[in-house]
Amino acid sequence: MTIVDGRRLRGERTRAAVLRRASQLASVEGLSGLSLGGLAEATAISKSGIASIFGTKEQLQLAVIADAERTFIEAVVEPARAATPRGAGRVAALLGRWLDYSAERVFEGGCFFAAASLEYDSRPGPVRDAIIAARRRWTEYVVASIRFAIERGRLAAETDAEQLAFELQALGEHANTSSLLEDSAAPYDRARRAIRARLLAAGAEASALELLGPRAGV
Amino acid sequence: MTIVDGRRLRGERTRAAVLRRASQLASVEGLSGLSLGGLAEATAISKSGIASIFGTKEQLQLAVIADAERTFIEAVVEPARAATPRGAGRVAALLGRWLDYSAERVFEGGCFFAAASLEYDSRPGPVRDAIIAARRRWTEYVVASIRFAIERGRLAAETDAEQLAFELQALGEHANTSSLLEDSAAPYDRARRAIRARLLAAGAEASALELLGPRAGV
DNA sequence: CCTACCGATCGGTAGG
DNA sequence: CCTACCGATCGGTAGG
Repeated sequence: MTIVDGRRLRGERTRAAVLRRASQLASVEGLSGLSLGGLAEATAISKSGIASIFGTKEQLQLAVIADAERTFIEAVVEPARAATPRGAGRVAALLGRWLDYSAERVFEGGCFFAAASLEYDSRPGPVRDAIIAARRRWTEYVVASIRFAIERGRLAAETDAEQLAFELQALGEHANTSSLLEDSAAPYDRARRAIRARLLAAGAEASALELLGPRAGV
Repeated sequence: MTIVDGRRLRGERTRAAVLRRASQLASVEGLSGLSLGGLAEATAISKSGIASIFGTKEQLQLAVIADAERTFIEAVVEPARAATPRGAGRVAALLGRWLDYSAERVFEGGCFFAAASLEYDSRPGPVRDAIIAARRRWTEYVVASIRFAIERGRLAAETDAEQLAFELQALGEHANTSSLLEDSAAPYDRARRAIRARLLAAGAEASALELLGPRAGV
């Protein structure tokens, strides 16, 4: 039943282009700051054109979250997977890529999910639920990577995988916030240094930490 | 030239009451989500009444930020100062009070400044500047407390005070986010455990960590 | 995808 | 502090 014609193809391309602009806009102005009119102006499509593609504003927000997750996976998860086999090195690569994703401003306003999380943490509804689900997928992936490294003896057997993931993610997200507010790359060095120390304390070998990124001076 | 009459007094009480509601609303709906009309409804004061008290929306936002900082200092800094003299114990008390301030939902939507920081990190202007300034005052206070502990030999001489403050604050803020999104108090236990380990690694004595709060199980 | 339009709400002001 | 009002923008729909 697949319809393959010009209209359908054009429609999907338009939708993808609008979503790309929308996720960038949302990372700066917030997901609730998105407006059909504002997005129309940013894409040179009429406001009702936007509405006809996505339906309601909430459906637009949900589409933007799904699109942002695709962008995140492409920028962080896939490169880390491609760069190194599972183990302590994969954990380091995931965090290293996360820091680069934030530092490179893949989203103009910094990590999309950090912003969206704080924006919707107290506003119940489908938007909050979608943000939570995306966060959990990322956290679970990091936890699973840590667990695998423990099983293979690349991290100490007594390591609490969820605790370690919590601490590593805390450092990354705080680097994101501090960098944006202080307009500085120094927080990424701080985060890298702390993550390195934490993984070494958890029994990782120094050679496994290469993909975390450059060691800060001192 | 101080005018002390009924009008002035009533005006200040009204202003204080409106700000209290406004900072609560802003912690949930965001600082940009504040509206003169919405705040009017929440306070049973007319919209133009709100406008006459604060002038513009931006001036309202700046007043809310200043009020939120007063609330923060009252909830976190003053109790920590009152509870323990300067030193490693003060550092532990500051972080312990910060976690309690977040966990107790002093602001309905969790830490006001965590939310406001991510909301305005990419939107230049006076609001962003005010948030940055408030954050810096807090960070500088924590850094100064750490430095004092180092000078008095309560933390290791080689401790990097700014690095340590960065790591401790990262853990607190991540606990705030995780708790709000997962609707759980468990992240505060994780943060406390990590902060305790980090301060011990920096040379703090276990007895100085009492005011950090209860040790998590295990 | 468009034009044209809806009622509601936005920030803000006049005038008291 | 109020009522009354302004133009602009909001999300959304009718009809094509």
